[in-house]
Amino acid sequence: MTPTIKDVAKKANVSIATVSRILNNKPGFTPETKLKVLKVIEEIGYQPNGMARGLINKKTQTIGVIFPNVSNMYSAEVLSGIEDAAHEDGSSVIVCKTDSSMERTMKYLRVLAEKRVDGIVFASEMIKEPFYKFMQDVKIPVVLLSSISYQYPIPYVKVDDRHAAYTATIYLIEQGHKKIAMICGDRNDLIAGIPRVEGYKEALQHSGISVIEDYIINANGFAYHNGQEAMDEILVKKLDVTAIFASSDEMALGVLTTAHQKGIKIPDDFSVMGYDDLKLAQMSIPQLTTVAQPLYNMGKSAASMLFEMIATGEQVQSRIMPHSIIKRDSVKERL
Amino acid sequence: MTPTIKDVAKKANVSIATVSRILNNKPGFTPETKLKVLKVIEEIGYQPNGMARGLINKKTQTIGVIFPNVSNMYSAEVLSGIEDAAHEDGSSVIVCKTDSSMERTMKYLRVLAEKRVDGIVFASEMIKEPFYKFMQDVKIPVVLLSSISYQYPIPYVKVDDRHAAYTATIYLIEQGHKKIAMICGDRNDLIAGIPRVEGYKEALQHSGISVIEDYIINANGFAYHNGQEAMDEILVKKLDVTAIFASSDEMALGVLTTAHQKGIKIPDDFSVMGYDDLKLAQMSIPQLTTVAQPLYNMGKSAASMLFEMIATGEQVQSRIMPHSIIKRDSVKERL
DNA sequence: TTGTATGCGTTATCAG
DNA sequence: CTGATAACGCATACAA
Repeated sequence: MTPTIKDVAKKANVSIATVSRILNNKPGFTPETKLKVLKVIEEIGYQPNGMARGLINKKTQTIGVIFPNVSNMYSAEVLSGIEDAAHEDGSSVIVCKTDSSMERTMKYLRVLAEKRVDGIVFASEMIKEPFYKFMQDVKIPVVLLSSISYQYPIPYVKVDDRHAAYTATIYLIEQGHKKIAMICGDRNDLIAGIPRVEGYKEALQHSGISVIEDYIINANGFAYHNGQEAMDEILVKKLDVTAIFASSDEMALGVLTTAHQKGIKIPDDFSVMGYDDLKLAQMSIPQLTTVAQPLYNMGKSAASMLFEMIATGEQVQSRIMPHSIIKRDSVKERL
Repeated sequence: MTPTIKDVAKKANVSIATVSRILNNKPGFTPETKLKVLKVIEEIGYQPNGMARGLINKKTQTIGVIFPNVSNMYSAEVLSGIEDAAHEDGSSVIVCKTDSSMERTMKYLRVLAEKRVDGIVFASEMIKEPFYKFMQDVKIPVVLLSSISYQYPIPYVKVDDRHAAYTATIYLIEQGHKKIAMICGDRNDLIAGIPRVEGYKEALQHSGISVIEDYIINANGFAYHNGQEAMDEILVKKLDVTAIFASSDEMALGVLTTAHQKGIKIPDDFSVMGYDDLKLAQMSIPQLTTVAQPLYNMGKSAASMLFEMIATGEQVQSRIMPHSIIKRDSVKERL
């Protein structure tokens, strides 16, 4: 069917060894034979077989990336960075979407192991014991993205969520706000949930503002509708706040929409602040003031770190990526 | 290193053939030996080697998907569908982002060929001759997604852009609009550009409204800022229109924002209509009336078609996916 | 510089 | 039911 190295060898009147050398630029052939072989390759349209190659080299030039979800801008942006890094490294990336299901995650881990990927980027999800155990077992290098493990020594790349939330809250306070609600995406989320709430609380305390637990709204996720619901709650509870800090841009947009529907003006009646700085943060009306995560770079870094681990066989250092406040129009100074 | 089938065989006191049979459920072993072998597999944590397998089976259980871009909601949604279909089929998907570069596309095609993917989903981009020639050469099944080739017989899945644009325009007309501007993403785009403009024109003509070329704004892409710029143009040119049909939701959002900045009310001063029905179409203020493409299903269909081609070895029939008008709040009836 | 032979980890074809 | 053994396509140590 598809021509093999043998076909090339035969047609070029050389041995497969020679062809192989030429293909891999290993010393041991004259320019003439090279030319001759290359010509044959061109003629018969030979494509090396990656599997056969990988079988020997024990390298697939492929990494896997595991996401809970791929149909949101967050993952899309991160994936873009990963893809670019992989491209630079001459590798491909297999995307796996788990829907946050343990079974599906384990299944993918197994698949990636069978496919002998060189490494795995594990994104936006806590690493459970069976996952770690398995990856440990099959000895596949892993780096965590927007996640962290307190129990296992896995390198990660993420922003300091606590500090980012702290900064955001301080910004709000600097703008004159004292009564600030926080919409936390998931109270049980050890990464994107709790630390952000802590940062928020800390900022208040450091500013001499007492924390009011009622001001902390627990949404059940980070999505748009969660933001809408949270805003509803703020409204029915008639929370006496002047600013709302949502721990995702999507939720912040939900707040914007619900506010608008109720005839509430942002930022006049409430200031609102998001988290992530997705592209849609600039597309909203008003444009969203938010704390930015360098999503693309986080993806790129994670992949680069992975490639370094693969190349050196050693652990790499985790990276805390810089966050920053993007000032736009959804926060108004309160005098 | 990682245990092989040999290790299993040795430790279980059977031949590798037997292990292989058990692994693949081929007849020829007793329940006892099966139990014994399975136990050993469990113990030593054996994982079959996909490459060795693929080398023989000539199947990788992997498909490639080629996108010009992965960091937008459009691709993200489509990818999600592809991933689900692949998962159902027991396959993995390698994502390739081309940045619309011919070189990068060709490079990826070569990579996918080397990796011996079972098939390729080629998305959102015209298929150039060298691409087709190459894929023809290496005999990899392909299906086009949101694209179509007039020169080559490649199955595709897409909506009928012309008809969708027609429907959208008719809807606007039904709402009483007679002066309708169209923002076309790219006048040279044979797929998402020209057909949509044609559909728009046709709708006008069928309704006895004459086409005014000035009303057709040529943006240089389908992105948010292109929409902003187009709206600027509409404004400076003082186009006498009551409705604006943008050929992407992102662009529509751009016109929303620009309008808002200039103090123009949507839908009171202008009605605006989008295209795609991305998630963000519901997140805007006002929520966007738009013509929906079933993105997720398109991805899923494309992948399913691909798997069918792979399984049967035959061509499959192209699929025109249904579009629909999603009525929300950015279009107002004009009496 | 070049060719031969072995092995990578499987599956499949034979015998037994 | 089970076990050698030959492929699969390639890289590489070893010879020539």
